[in-house]
Amino acid sequence: MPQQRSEETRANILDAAVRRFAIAGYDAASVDDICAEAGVSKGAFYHHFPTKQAIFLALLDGWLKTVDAGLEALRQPTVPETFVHMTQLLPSIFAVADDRLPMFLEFWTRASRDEKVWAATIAPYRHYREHFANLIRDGIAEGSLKEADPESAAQVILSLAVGLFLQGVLDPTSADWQKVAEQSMQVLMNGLAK
Amino acid sequence: MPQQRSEETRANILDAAVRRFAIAGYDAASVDDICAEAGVSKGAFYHHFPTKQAIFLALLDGWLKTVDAGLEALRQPTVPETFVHMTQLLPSIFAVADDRLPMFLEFWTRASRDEKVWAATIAPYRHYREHFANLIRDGIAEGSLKEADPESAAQVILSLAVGLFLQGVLDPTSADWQKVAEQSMQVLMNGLAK
DNA sequence: ATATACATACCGACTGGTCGGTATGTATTT
DNA sequence: AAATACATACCGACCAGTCGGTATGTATAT
Repeated sequence: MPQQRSEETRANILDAAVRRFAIAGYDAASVDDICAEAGVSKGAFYHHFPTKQAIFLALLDGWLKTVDAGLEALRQPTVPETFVHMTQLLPSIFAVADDRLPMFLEFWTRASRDEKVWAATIAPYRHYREHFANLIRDGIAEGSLKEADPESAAQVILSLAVGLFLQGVLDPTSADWQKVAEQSMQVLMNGLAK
Repeated sequence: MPQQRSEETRANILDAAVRRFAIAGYDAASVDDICAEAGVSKGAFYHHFPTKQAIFLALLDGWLKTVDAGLEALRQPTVPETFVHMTQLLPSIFAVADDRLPMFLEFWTRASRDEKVWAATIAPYRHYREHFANLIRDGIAEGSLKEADPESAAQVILSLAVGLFLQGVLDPTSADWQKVAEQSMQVLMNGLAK
């Protein structure tokens, strides 16, 4: 039976951590900062999380699950339509995440150096790739896509998604990213369609 | 009349900085570390570079110029061929850069938070986009590509490139990236071709 | 040629401050 | 009363940048 106050505190710390990490970055966001932002003492922080890294991983985990859930619920009549429709997730992702987007750069950066973070980042990522590959297999089966290596094709789509995302984060004003994403996907589907 | 020893020292420091930044990241790589790796005193470091950030920017600058130079020298008979050929830059980039790849993640991460780094990162990046857009305009003119918005198409290609690069950095063993890059570009060109 | 004067390159101890984490105490809940 | 939740005070490590001083080169004057 978890106590209510405790859960609130924990949630406050997580929220504060997201904000601080997004603004200052992982290293520059000190535990003291996060505590101050959460209106909580250091003791509370270390009561809920064993290390600073732990809270980082907790955030990463939570977000990947969100994305995963979003991807399931948008099947369209045909596979190409499903992929194009997928791009409409983008603005909602941007809207919800907004200024916390730089966190994902942070995730990736740390993933390249930290085994634990790497595992937590890459595993679900490969999972997305499988998800895409399966969709493509369906598309070939239903006759809307031409014969092609599903794994490679999935890789292409994932690369495009990652690239769009990264650019959107770094240079949000230089294009209408929703539009670019939709067009990109259409070009890709054009290249893959029968 | 610059002294020779001085230039060697400066180069040593730059080399050491690349290595340390790549392995440990910008924040974790201390100036002392870099000096130790370069076999040089802290005094020497601050004789050559005013701040830690300055050396970071110097590295960024140097690398962007390298990429720029590489992109110019690979025109092929037709524009689609040029783009596909371009993917062959990838293994050479990977080979040369090797373990210093995480540095670019570092660049991007810091770009999202640091005005100076942002400017230094984004400006050449937009320049690449223009370069691609011009190529596409040529392709439309020569009749190998269908009528399409060159800016958007360039954006798509850039996104794909960025996405491939990022994945290659994070998960180098999970695919043959040279192959994936080439196939990706072919699918794209397929979607854009007349 | 060689001594003097100056400039550049470099050294390493030191400083003021920050940070992650801990130890120990108090309040709140059960 | 016992466990859980939180607060405060503190520790040792570390870090970017400074500074007084030295070594090595170069230009000029004799």
